[in-house]
Amino acid sequence: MPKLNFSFEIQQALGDERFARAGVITTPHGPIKTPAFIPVGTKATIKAVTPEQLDATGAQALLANAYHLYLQPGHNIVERGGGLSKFMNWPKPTFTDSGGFQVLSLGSGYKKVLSMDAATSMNAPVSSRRAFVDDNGVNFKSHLDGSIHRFTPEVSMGIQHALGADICFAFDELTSLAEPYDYQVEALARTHRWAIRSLDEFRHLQHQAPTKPYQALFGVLQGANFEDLRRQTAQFLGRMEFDGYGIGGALEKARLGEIVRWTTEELPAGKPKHLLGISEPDDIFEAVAAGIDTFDCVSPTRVARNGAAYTLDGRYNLTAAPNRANFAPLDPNCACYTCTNYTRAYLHHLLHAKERLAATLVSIHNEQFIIKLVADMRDSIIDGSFSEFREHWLARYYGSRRQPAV
RNA sequence: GCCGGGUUACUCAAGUGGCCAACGAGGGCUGACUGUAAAUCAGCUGACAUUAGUCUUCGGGAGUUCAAAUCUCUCACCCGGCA
Repeated sequence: MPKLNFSFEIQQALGDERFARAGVITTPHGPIKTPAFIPVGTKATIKAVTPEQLDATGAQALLANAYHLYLQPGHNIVERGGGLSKFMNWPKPTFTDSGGFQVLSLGSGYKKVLSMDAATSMNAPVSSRRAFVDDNGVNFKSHLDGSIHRFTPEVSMGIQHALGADICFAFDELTSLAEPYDYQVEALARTHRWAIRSLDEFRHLQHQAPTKPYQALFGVLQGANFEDLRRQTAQFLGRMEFDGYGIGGALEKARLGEIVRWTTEELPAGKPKHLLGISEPDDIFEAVAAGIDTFDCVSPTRVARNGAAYTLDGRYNLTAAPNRANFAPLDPNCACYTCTNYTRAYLHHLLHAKERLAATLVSIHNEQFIIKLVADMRDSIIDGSFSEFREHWLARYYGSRRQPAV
């Protein structure tokens, strides 16, 4: 199958081109200049933000979720609507996640994935679990109506093929950091078998539908915080004909850069690497330095809906009283629609009045803030100033607050 | 004028002798949020101290009692019904 409209080109790297590089991913729906932040629109919408508004933030692509769209409205509806991009009126590139994240989020019930540690995490009661893993796939209990559904690699590929995103992810098992090493080994072996099946099924589906635009498939790396597992899975999946790779999200924050680097050292340099579910500035700097090209995360919109905003001086809650009569923009340095037209006092008012426009305006700002941050990292890689940019940026952002993880 | 009901912290609203500084909700304050079961969640919300504790509160005043938001008397105001 010719990869008609999919390619990845590294334009500039700081040094070793496995790490800190600027490039371009080309997809049937257009290019993505990397490093890039990819906003998440789980259910084929960036919550509270129209595609036009999202476009104005500089977003180059978005990521939706196979699990959610399968349940509602059904991937067949999206397909009949012309595919994800047309269905939701977003003409630019799209990604879909495989549903692998739900193995953890609906299964073990862990609230925290990234920063969790074994001492503070608790197993959810078995009765509340909604996902159950076996070697062949996962049974999900729908969070909408409790009905039982089964995902296998083949099912996930079928859904993602129907959704028609430009970049899809292999079906994986995201494990909790609280699981012991033995379980991580077992789950990783399962993820490997699922990776083979995902790739086989995806290529099979593409041969069956030769007129469909080429869809890229990224393999997903797990392995928790274990160097041997991370390197092993990078070597294993790196030998396969995936178009790119996703680094799975169960990472200890303090060691994020180190863990990512284990994988990027082993993976083929010339393929794009996506870090799943990460968007805190310090984490993004770490990951870009370690060779990550794209990121997705719900944080900018979720945090916005809950009343917090990113600024160059740190993230803070807009609902806080000092904003009540502050008629300055949210971030005077920001060129987004919200910051050029609205004051903190107005946003504070909307949030306290529980007006939905608050979610829209703050989401627009937060998305643009993170998108621009990553775009600026790209520029700094190209002109060679990445390290200085990183140091100065983080010093200001975390200046009077907590120190970023090293 | 008579009879009945009512007056609790910013608001609504539980509580009818001790377990009440007083349930709950809202509001307020603060924080969290990383492949979205999230327009969600957590803590605080009389004062001072904040480990312990001390002090002042349940329309006003006066009583009964070891002990009152809770019982009695009285005053004020509100809502019904009858004149």
